[in-house]
Amino acid sequence: MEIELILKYISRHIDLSDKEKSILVEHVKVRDYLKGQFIVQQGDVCKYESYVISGCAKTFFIDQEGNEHVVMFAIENWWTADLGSFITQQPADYNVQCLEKTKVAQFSHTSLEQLYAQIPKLERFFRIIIQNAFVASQKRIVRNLSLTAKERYLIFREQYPDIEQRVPQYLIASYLGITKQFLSKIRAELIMEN
Amino acid sequence: MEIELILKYISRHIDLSDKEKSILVEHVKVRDYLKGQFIVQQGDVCKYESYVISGCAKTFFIDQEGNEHVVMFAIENWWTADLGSFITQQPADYNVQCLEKTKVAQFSHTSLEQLYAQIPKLERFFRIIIQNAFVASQKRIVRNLSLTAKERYLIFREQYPDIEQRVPQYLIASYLGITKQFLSKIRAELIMEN
DNA sequence: AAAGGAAGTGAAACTAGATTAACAAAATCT
DNA sequence: AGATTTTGTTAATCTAGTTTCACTTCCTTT
Repeated sequence: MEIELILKYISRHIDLSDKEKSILVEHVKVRDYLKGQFIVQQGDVCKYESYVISGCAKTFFIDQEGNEHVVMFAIENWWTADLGSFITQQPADYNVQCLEKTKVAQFSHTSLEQLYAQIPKLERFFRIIIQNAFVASQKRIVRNLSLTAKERYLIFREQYPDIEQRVPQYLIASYLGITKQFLSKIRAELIMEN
Repeated sequence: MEIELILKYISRHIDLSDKEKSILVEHVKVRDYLKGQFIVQQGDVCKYESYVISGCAKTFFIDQEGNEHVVMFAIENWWTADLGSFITQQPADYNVQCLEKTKVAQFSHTSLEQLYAQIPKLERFFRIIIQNAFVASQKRIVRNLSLTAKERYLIFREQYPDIEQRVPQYLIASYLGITKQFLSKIRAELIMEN
């Protein structure tokens, strides 16, 4: 069933015995969300790290002026949470909202600490996952500082073609740090250019 | 001596036995750099994760147009490396250059893998360190997307007052993603305002 | 102390991207 | 199928931040 997926995914990075797999499974909750539902809400403590089995979600926040900013998307095989809130168990800065019917596998904070104690290899697993996320995050900062909106859009399209198909344009604009009008202009230019 | 510092720092997050401490010490190299020297050079493989014992370094890269972009600073008790390069052992995208005479404790890639094998708790340590770095990186993205240059400068000043003192303004401007002229203008405005 | 480079300031002209507003096209609902 | 809401487009005006260039101040180094 669905749980197999996450075990397989974890096994890409570390080896798990059958015993360990069953311990893990005991601590995971699979949960379904409808389109529009929130996995995390700004102000609440982020209770889970969620692994997306199917569907799609956006992480965003609302700034002082009431504008929405998309921080990241998550699709199949990605993790999503307000990690800062999850780690510290303080109120979340971000919202995570489903853009489609979405199925996730969730680890609570206490479950995860117990899992770390029982399966120390999981520390390695999450270290690797987060290391990669950090490197990607740094690259994004660099791109935001050194590239134009058009260049960033082209890279996004190339890097996440699947996300581009599934997500409305104005959310992609927000992720890129531009307005939907400007993205629309960029797209019109790109069509002209060839 | 200096090595004590890093052991103390690690002990803030995990408990190390004397045995483990001595294993660790065997794998660390302390190295001194002069002002201007490079810890990592764009194009080379990043051989070490470096923990700054004293001094200060900048991580930066040169874009297509030849402009320098500061990605981050590192002072006492910070880690520095091109983590992407270090993990994959592929050529580095970034340079790490000392802004002062700088003393670091370095872990090579193979040393670190051996340490992970011998002291599994270190996986936990680095997971926590990188988790925090990732959260900070995400926050920086969010600030870059939602705040003006002036707001970002004020936050930077508050968050890293020590760095602001030690580092030339034009590097801070670069870190903030603006020109030195514009930072100068912001500073003039701030002085006017009170 | 003089000289030369590195860092910081100021001002004018410019541009990437924002804002506003009006409209068009899809998607969703009844 | 028609109505309503959600997305996407176009265009005019505006602004935060850039660019260029000239000038100043501050470090170094001799």
